[in-house]
Amino acid sequence: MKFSTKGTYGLRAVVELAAHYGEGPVSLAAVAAEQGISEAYLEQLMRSLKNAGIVKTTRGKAGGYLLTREPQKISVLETLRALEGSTDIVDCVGSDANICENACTCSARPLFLKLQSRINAVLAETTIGELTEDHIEQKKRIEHARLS
Amino acid sequence: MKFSTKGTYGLRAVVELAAHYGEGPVSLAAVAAEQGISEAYLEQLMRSLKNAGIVKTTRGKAGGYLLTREPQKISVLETLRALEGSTDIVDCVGSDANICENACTCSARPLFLKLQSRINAVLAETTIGELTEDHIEQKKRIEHARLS
DNA sequence: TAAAAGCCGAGTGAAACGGTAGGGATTAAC
DNA sequence: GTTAATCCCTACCGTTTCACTCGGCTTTTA
Repeated sequence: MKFSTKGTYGLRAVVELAAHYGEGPVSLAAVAAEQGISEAYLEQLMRSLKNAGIVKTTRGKAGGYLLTREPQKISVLETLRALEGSTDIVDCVGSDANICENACTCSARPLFLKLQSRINAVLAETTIGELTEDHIEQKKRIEHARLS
Repeated sequence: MKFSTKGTYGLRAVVELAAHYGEGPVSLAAVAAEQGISEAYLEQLMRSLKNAGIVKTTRGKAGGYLLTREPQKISVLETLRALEGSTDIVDCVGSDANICENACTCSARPLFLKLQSRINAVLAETTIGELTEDHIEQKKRIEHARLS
């Protein structure tokens, strides 16, 4: 029941792009350095995000990655889905509907269905924009504390 | 972000024991057969449950497994923790407090904390007793439908 | 035309998953 | 008091996933 580093790294990378939204492309190297992630690994995650239509790229010198939309219009749910493939806690719940033959007698299924819907609700209602605001706030506070 | 079979199998096994609560010990073979799980594998899960104080055993002929408490007094949270080790979605949340050095600047942490508390709330408030009631209801309905 | 960027597929060591195998200890029934 | 049913325990094993790395390719701008 853990998120993999794909999810957490990828999410942080997207927030990093959001923090620079409107300032032109940000290079992979810059994101990797800022977030402390290996470039080669992050590149794979960016590929997933690009395929999912969350980020876009410009190539060549001074190229890099950009969000395709405003941060407020990108949900955490779609971001995690792009990165982890699915956010379903078990195969037998969710829209992909890979129902096992025991589904109708499985004693745990009602629990998982309830749990899944709660999780999805939080993930769907939270946007990259919100995470970014919190993040910027936090950085300011730390900076302020350091100076005084 | 998946539950492993440890969690789902184990949960189903506990519900099976709950369905026979008060009727004396149920053998491993019986639980395994009823739930369609390999005996040798289920045994491992039972050991985890025993170590966690959720089930107890009697050995020898006519021995087997029993719940240590009424099903209504066993939460799904403690059951899953016993089986999966932890229900934390990332290492940096939860009581085990394995905080990474970037915790205070991590842009995803507020999200994960919120998500974790929602998940724990559902798992803690749901008891094995409730799952068992649902399960027995369901079995009755199916039996009824089959006869008519 | 060269340097800086992204694009892409393949490989890799370690760990976890999902079991299996086989022997040992305990106890109730006969 | 032997036997058979039951739990107890350790070790192993094939497969998959994780978390990366590597090396070469293409595109673009200065």
